[in-house]
Amino acid sequence: MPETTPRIAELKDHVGHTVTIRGWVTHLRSSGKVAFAVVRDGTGVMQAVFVKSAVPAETWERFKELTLETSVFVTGEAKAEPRAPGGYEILVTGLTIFGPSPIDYPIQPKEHGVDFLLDNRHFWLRSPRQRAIFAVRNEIEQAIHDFFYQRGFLRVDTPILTAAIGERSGLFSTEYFDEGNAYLAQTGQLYGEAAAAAFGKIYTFGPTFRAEKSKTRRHLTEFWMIEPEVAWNDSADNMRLQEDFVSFLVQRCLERRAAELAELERDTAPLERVQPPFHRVQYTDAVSILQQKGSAIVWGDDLGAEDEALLVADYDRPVFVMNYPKEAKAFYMKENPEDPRTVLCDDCLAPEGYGEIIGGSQREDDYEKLIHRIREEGLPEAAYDWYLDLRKYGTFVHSGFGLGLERTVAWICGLKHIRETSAFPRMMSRLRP
RNA sequence: UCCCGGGUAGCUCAGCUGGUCAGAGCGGGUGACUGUUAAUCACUAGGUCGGGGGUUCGAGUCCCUCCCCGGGAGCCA
Repeated sequence: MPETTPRIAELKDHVGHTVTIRGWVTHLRSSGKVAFAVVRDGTGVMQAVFVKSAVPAETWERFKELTLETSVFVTGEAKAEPRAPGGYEILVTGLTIFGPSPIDYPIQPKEHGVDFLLDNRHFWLRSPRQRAIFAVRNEIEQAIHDFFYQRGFLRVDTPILTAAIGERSGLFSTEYFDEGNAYLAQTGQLYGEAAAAAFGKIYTFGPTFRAEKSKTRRHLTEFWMIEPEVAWNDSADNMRLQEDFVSFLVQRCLERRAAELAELERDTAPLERVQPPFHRVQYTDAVSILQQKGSAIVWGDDLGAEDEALLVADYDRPVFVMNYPKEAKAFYMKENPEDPRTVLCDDCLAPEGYGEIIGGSQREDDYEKLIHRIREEGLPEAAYDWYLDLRKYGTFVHSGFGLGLERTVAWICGLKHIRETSAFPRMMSRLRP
């Protein structure tokens, strides 16, 4: 029988055969004449069993050199064993230490504080919980591409270095040759609109940056956003696309990542209910509802975090809040013909207190109204010349939205804080590792 | 930026109205143990109590100040 080097998840196909597993030691136990090392390789864990009377003296001695996170090659016969973590173990005949790990490896199999874990994020990623989160994140990313590919969208990658354009909130800037300052993109949307006029249905998927001094469980300074933009979709079409999209992502995780959601102890019942149609509430009605519930909100205010929670509490699936006052929203949103105080937009609020995961709108397609809004906001008109051209040369009805990837991952995984959804999260006071 | 909470051993924390209050568990070291599951048991090493200043006979403990972290608000995805 030839020796093989399966990954741990494949061990079930090698029972009774001699294999070599390559991985990292996560747990060590010994009791005189039998010793155990649990080994992880990213696909799972398995137990290496050392029996003093059955291994060469040299191998028995080498076991004592093992420490947490030593990288090893362990060779022996694979067998199914219900007592073993992962369900399989190897009766060791050979042990090679590839990379020793000093005894002060910081992460122990016990509770740690968040600050300490984030300082050691490069090691924290090795834990089973983190692996589960990133498997779900990966599933969502793949599902995003599948969803849009199936519907004939083109993915367009928009620039990260931009001149000042986009949202109002904080910008990261850097010197850019003789062109003055460049800013890290806060959104790809405006470029997405140009692409939609060229290709019809497009989406962007990339990192975005916000220099907001936010210290909450829902904010990162660097996050990934999915932004579809569709020619000839009005605001109602836009919301239908959103509910189909969000439901697709959730159902896909339920189908293919049940094991990881179980590892995360996620109650999947609320996720099962995420099916179209989502509830729709006009902003103006939402204000009345909230006032009846005792909120101090007045017409014109944006919904606060408490207001969002109050509103969502009545529903068992995501909620659209539609058509906000113009002043509360960005300049590019289309004026609502039925109530010009408002714009044709929607926020999609996730259930269970996860808050806004999508902001979407129909875009202003009238040249005069758009330039009026740009002036009203005091934005640098010259920077928007090409954007205005989209209305000047063959303007078109179009709409789109932005879905925050990390917020979506946090919601689907049931995480308390968004920081765990990013391998190396960037926050106000965290730039390393 | 504002409002709360916190900073004591490598890690997680306990230390009451100021007076053996320098403590525990885990981790480390040494030893025991032939099926462990964050193994167990015995012994053991390990600390400018976030920094600075003040009150006091005496300060982890009270006061001032600065720094750092967490939670929330605002802003947003």
